[in-house]
Amino acid sequence: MVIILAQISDVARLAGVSSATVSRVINGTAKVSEEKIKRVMEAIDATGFKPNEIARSLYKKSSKIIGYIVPSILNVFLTEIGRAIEDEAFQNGYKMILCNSDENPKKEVAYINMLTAMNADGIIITANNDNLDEEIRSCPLPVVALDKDAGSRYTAVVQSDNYSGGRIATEHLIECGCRHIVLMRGPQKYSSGSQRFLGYVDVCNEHGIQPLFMESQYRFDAVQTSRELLKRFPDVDGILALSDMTALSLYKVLCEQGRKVPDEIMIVGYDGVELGALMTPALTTVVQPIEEIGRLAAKLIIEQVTDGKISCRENVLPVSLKVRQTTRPRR
Amino acid sequence: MVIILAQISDVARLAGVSSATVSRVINGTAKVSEEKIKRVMEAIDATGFKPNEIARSLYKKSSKIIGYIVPSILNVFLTEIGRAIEDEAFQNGYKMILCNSDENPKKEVAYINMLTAMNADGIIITANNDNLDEEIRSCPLPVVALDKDAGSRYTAVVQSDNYSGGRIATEHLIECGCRHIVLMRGPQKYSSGSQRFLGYVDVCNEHGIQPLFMESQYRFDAVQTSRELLKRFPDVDGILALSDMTALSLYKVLCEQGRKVPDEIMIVGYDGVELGALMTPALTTVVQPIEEIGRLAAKLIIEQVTDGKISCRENVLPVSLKVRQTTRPRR
DNA sequence: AAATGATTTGAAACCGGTTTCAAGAAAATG
DNA sequence: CATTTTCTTGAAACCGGTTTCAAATCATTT
Repeated sequence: MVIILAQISDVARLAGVSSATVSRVINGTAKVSEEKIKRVMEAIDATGFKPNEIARSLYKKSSKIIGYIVPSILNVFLTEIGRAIEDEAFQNGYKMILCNSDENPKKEVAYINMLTAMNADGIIITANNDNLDEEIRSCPLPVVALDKDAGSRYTAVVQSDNYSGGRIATEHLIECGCRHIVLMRGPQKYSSGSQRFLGYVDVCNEHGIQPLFMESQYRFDAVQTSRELLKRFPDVDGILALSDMTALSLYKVLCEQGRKVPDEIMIVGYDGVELGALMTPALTTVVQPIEEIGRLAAKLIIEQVTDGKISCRENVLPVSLKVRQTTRPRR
Repeated sequence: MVIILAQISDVARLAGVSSATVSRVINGTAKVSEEKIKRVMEAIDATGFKPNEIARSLYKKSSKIIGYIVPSILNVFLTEIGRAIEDEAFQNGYKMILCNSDENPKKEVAYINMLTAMNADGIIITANNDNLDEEIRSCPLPVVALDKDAGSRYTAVVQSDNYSGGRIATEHLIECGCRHIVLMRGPQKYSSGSQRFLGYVDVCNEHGIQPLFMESQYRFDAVQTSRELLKRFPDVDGILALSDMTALSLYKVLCEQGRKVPDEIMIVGYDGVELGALMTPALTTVVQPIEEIGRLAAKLIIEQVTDGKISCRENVLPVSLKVRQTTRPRR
């Protein structure tokens, strides 16, 4: 059975008015007599008419949709931000659609084009590759980048204070008594890892400690990287993982190898994802203001659409340290 | 700076042809002379023209988009399915957009309407509330439900064998020597928990064991529910959690209370999410064929769109047990 | 009662593509 | 060379709404 949707002309015919009048009733864009309003309303009920958003947005050039493009929907940090975006969007009469680019530049471009073509009102993106510049420059929609340094190609940028994050995590490990601290760069090349790295290096130098680090390229080779880390740095007594997921895998490996956390080795994660509190032992981590990041990104898009300008192009939000059970002052 | 996109008429003017010809070149819908093809291609390059999908789909009534509506994008099981859907969709020239209904019926309806209105080609939904029947019945798109029993309102249904899942998990716990097994229903009301419950109950009865269970309504009260569980069933020696996330929280509580896993209490999770392998100890769990579920759901939509019919309306995929470290035969 | 001003209304244009249809050009046939 | 057939092409209609604009209706003033 094929269901045929009622159109505005059906409603108009049934109510004995023109489709212009029906449109005016639906949108409240002009005065219509009481009597006709009633007849139109009845006709809408009778036909179950729902305006075709495609047709509508073709003229209006707005679909009340914000697109959020992420390299992976499996990344909980990013989906938690997504939830915040969605919330803020919905409160303002917008919808959010989440697009998974799968770390694939082609898909990224496909989704940017799709959103442009469907008259979305804006795009929030955690871009992982920089070859996207051209696409973004030629994109007529406002584009807000997360976790990126400001570039002229974006309408605005929202990120948290990655340098401070690197610093406070390292300071904490040192205060706890660690002297051989290794930075484990997470799999996320899209995060502003270099700033965190800088924070880490600076603090190490201030304390006369040798900065050490490892890099893991892909999401689930964190386990392998962790093993290598232990081999390469057998004296390690503190590890700063640049994502909570990395920290989780790392912890697994430490357990396997019989290293005690936090007694022998301490771990600090990064992101402040819900998962960190749920894991055992609960993860000490640098928490990013996830809710604020998402809401602000959405607000910036909405601002740009409604006011035609943006209050602040570069937004850096503060991070904080949540001490839980993977670190503890050493006596 | 406002970027104005080139339109088909701009390309046509530049190439000295009609817009009909440009359209034919882009879509390959009719023969055009070599020379004009060349001129049109050059004009497209010069203007950077990209067809407006909105205008296009207004006529075509297809946007090559599959919508996937989930109650929460924080649920990794659902996002893992999403990744599979996306993959299958993309291979067939479709895109997937993920919508977060936030367990909110209003948002669910809003997204169904949005997808309908944007001429999406189909919807895959893990509906959590049944009041949606009317919306789905009146939806002209194919709608595939995940984790739902077949209902006439859906074009098709894809789920895994929940009854068997309940059975094999319970059988495994019994084989390991458990006699006081508690079923902990996960927070997901959208999962076909009742079938799993039935499998659990049947196996218990077959072995002369008293079926026991607890229910936790919301996502993050699993910790609280777990505490209550231990209070209410102090003799418990095996727990079947109906999601891997629940199992994670549960494990945390067991640790807090000094209960040894798997020596004193064993845990079996459900879903087979990547996280389960990463946690410490690695989680024994009933794995659903996540990849297949997602791909099949996408295939069904595409089938319906291209062939106008569907090969199989009710699809039940097999589950399997992955034994890891939270269970172990008791001597 | 006529003239003026304020409201309500529908016809038509518009958004930006795709497709139909019929005309014009080129090729094939008698 | 005339006629038929085939191919290429652009004008116009179409998708389903919104908005403009001018006509029609109504109320108000002289």
